[in-house]
Amino acid sequence: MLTIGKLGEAAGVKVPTIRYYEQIGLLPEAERSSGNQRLYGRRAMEQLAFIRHARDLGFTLEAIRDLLSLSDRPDQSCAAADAIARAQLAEVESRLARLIALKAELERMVVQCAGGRIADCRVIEVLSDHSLCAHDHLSVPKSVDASLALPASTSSSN
Amino acid sequence: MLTIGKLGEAAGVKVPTIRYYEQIGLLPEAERSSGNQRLYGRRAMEQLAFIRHARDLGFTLEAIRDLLSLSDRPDQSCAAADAIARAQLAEVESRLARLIALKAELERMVVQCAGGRIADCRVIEVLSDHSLCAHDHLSVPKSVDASLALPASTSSSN
DNA sequence: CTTGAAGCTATAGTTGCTAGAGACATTAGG
DNA sequence: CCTAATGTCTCTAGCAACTATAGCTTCAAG
Repeated sequence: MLTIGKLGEAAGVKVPTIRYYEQIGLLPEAERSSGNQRLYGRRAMEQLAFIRHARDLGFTLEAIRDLLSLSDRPDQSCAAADAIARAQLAEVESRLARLIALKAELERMVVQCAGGRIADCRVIEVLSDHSLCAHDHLSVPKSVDASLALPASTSSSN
Repeated sequence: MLTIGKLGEAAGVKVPTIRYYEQIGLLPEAERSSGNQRLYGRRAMEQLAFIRHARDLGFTLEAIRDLLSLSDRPDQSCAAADAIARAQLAEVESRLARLIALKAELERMVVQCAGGRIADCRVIEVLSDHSLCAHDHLSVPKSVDASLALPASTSSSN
């Protein structure tokens, strides 16, 4: 039986994050020691590693919740898990496409900045005048839009 | 003079977002009509477009605040603006590298999912067992870590 | 003149944590 | 056995960058 600190160390998740996962019901309530401290066994360890790994891949906590409940029913079809993973892949691809466009534009801005005065600065200029910029709106369909952020991937280590 | 709704429409920014920008001091306080409604002129329009565009490129509000104050002093060197843009480019590049790795792994997961039972599901399996996965930790140095999210880019339209 | 859209303020919610305060538990050293 | 240093507990508040809600006032059209 591990204390929360050891578990966090082992799984590469910070202690408050583990408590947070329990609080939102992503992890089951832990057993407690006589002194009211959380104790974890092998099962909790595996589940936390699963969560950590899925977060690393950019899955939302909601998606992970779904995946966990799926993995509790090993006899069902894995179509649902597949769908979740495919959706995640689609999101990543869309973020990727957008980031590539951003990179191109930032590079243009930076390269063209001759190091002169602000008044001539290409960076400020491009930001000020949309028509100077390559992509004509960068507009992303509304449905995809909320998905542009990658959930920050929990800086490894406890 | 435009009302807030027209301004938002013109700049592609939602009305509450404009008020939010004013609240946090990113936009100056707007003039008011006799009936206490905000009125905007050409200057505000340009500034909002600048902000919108910079947000599209993934700059944080803090970075934008800096860029705006720079653009108010056109005689200064543009080295600072250049530095901000370069930092942003570096961030985008790091997110990009990571997303590419994620995409590869998700593709592997999805392709290998044969559509059978959960018990054999490659998706669940890979998530459960870190050793099955290609990247050996995906660990990002702490300093870069907070920067993985792209700030969601304000879904165009008002 | 009335109705409906658009505006106002203020507050709370979102996601996925992270940080702090103040109190109790456990463990290592002397 | 005592003490000091950690570790853990709960609870609350904070971060970015908005978004949504409630309950009100103002405005433009018919």
